[in-house]
Amino acid sequence: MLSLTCKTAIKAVIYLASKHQSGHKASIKEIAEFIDASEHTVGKMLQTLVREGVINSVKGPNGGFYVSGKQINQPIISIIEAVDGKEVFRQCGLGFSKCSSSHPCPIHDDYKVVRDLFEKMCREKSVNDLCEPVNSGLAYLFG
Amino acid sequence: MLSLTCKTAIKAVIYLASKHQSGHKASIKEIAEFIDASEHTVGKMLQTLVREGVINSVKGPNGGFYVSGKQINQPIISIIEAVDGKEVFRQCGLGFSKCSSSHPCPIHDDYKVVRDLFEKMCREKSVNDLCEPVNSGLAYLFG
DNA sequence: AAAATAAAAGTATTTAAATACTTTTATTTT
DNA sequence: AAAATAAAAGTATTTAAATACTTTTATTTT
Repeated sequence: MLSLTCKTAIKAVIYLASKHQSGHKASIKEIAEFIDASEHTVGKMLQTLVREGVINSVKGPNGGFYVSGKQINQPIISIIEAVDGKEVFRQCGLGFSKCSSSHPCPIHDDYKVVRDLFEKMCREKSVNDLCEPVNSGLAYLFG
Repeated sequence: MLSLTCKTAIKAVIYLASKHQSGHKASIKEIAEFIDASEHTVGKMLQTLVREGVINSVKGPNGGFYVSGKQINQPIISIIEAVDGKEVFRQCGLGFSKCSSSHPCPIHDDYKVVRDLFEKMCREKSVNDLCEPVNSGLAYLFG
């Protein structure tokens, strides 16, 4: 459902959230290394997130990326919408470009339940919700 | 979650199921046209399905593809496993190559619910279950 | 037996996502 | 002011999935 870039974005933002308390700004290289992703992908993707207001950045020496107190409480759906767009949660399970209740694919009703459950989770989980288990060693950002 | 080839496979098998009663064998071209997909993709994919025993084929004049009475009652998960493999239902929501309850990603538990719901649907819905609404004009194979 | 038809198999190309690389711009440090 | 650092932006290449093309094999019809 989510592109690889989007999954990388979620991990990166959670990483930044884990540094929020310390006030530390993380570089592209540092983030990429920690989440085991390509620097180039991470760099390009972080720019998109900054542009969409999901995270912040500072150029120059001691520059880097960080999240504000408000941003740490945003739901992860804002990351998803910034990278993959809003249509992620309206995609047809069988690849139709137009699938609706008036012209449905054969699994439309069943798939809608799955998709809506996923969307609900993405709306309800904040960056901080996912960051806490990482900070306490119960979840990881690589594997 | 499913590759485009896999979604095409599901539509193609449902199409063949819709022809089951008439005993009609469908050609690659006919199937591709009806589900609005590339002949080449459909041709290659149908071979895989035949090889995996999901559908049957006959070469030569009056040849084509068809499903047996037994195959029409198989769950669509057999199509999915033939094309995308069994690991479709074990993929990590954040792209980890190894994500488990002992080394989970931050959304592991929540995503597992979504993934398991999707798998459950794929195990319970048979080809025939999805074919019936298509035959009665309540669902479509293109759009 | 030969011709026609159509799947099966093999090989090649395109496409879009992911990744790579270079230059510009902004900021801090000296 | 100059140098160093690092993000921002622009451009290019690679990769894997999807699609395209050709040849072989199997089957039916004549």
